[in-house]
Amino acid sequence: MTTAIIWFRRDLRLSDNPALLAAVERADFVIPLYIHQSRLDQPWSIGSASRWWLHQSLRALDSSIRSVGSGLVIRQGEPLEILREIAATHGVQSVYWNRLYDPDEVARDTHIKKAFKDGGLAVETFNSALLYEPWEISRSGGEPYRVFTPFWKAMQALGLKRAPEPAPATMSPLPDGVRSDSIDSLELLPRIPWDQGFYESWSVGEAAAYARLSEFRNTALAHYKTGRDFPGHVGTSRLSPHLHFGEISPRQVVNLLLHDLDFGCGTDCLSYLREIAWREFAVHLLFHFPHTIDSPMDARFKGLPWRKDYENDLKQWQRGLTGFPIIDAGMRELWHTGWMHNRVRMIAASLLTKNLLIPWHEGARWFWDTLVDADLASNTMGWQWTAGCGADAAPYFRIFNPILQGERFDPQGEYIRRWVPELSALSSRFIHKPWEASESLLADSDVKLEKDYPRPMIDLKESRERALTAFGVIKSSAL
DNA sequence: TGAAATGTTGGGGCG
DNA sequence: ACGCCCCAACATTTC
Repeated sequence: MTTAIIWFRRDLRLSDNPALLAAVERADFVIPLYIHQSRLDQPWSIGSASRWWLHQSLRALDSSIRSVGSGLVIRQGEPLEILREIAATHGVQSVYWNRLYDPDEVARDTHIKKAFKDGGLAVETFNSALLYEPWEISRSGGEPYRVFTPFWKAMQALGLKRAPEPAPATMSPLPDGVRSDSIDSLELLPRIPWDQGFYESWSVGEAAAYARLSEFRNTALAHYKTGRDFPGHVGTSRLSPHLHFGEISPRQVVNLLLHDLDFGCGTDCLSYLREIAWREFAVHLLFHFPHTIDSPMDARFKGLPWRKDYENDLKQWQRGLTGFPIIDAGMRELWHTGWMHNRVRMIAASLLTKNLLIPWHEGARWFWDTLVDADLASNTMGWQWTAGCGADAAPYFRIFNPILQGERFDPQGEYIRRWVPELSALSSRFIHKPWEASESLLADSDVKLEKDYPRPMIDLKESRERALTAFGVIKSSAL
């Protein structure tokens, strides 16, 4: 009789899970294991909002494993020690897992794999998280890509469609006497209940992820290319947290879109697949350039004169009290739901890094802690893109004007009215710039500037020029 | 996956 | 009728 461990990490699903399938097919007994590593000393240990999601996702996974057989085994501590202990106690011959690509995870997994192989234990790992792994796409000379468009072309040339694996029909039984902690004992949920809004905003788990995808395919997808830019409407898939935790795989997403559309994958569908490719590009970049977690890809930016003593400004930004309605709406949406519309992420990030000249790491930190879809690769790429110091980044002079962006992408102010209720009675004409409204109009709209809602925390014109000067110096400096 | 400054054009008011 | 100027509206350039 053989026993295997399937070590779940960020592949919290049963379908299209090659490691799980291999374990179930090849062993008589299978131990489905999740190990929580609550190491607060690690710089990028899981953030608060993600912990909430993880809690819900583990519960969903546990319940779906129970419905086909055994149940999820939960442990807390050092993965190598725990895997060793379980392997020794239960006579395990082989360990299966799906690969992860963040630098620390690669190092950890490489170490564990070697330790097991040296100890005579079989380890087999799989790709479940990506259409193509970071080393499967490269430039003709073998180097990694640094620019998205050629990466995207290369990926299309290889073929976007990748066959997903089915879920195992049954779950192999657990060996007797496997000890498990409870999910609650991991204490993933916040002590202070700031998470009420999360429950209203999300259904977590594999089934919910698939339902979300179907819903998106049947509604917003048809107008994705333009619809995705309007934060007041449901124009995006909102699959990011599901994808991050592996409740659904990009293979499943792409397959559903390419397979079932009567009208084929047109412009809108393709522009969505492009976003899936951006996700892969982020992993590609972080895998090949791991130092970009905290230092700029473009080395010239090490010399950028970020401001110091920005603590108060950073707090205003975090709390959604910048005085720019579109940004405050975004920051409050983030705090309330653990998610922010991508268009608004860019506007908020532009204000922080360019107008306020606050180091992009500060924004990356805040997003890391508050986003349910916080992903090291995407977060790093996104912030470096905005700050202009990334591989294929926005040029330094591309500075968003939050008023114009608001007027363009939330013309009726629906998004602002939802998240900045103190402005909700203002007309669309002034909702993006309440300080320009007359005293009487403000009074009619029940807004007392500075009391109910702040004036802009910074002069856009001046701060724009300050940023252009600061970034311009970088541009002209030698490589 | 910008915005502002600058340049060009053409219709209309006016002497 | 004609030229001149003004200034939207649009295009191009610059950061």
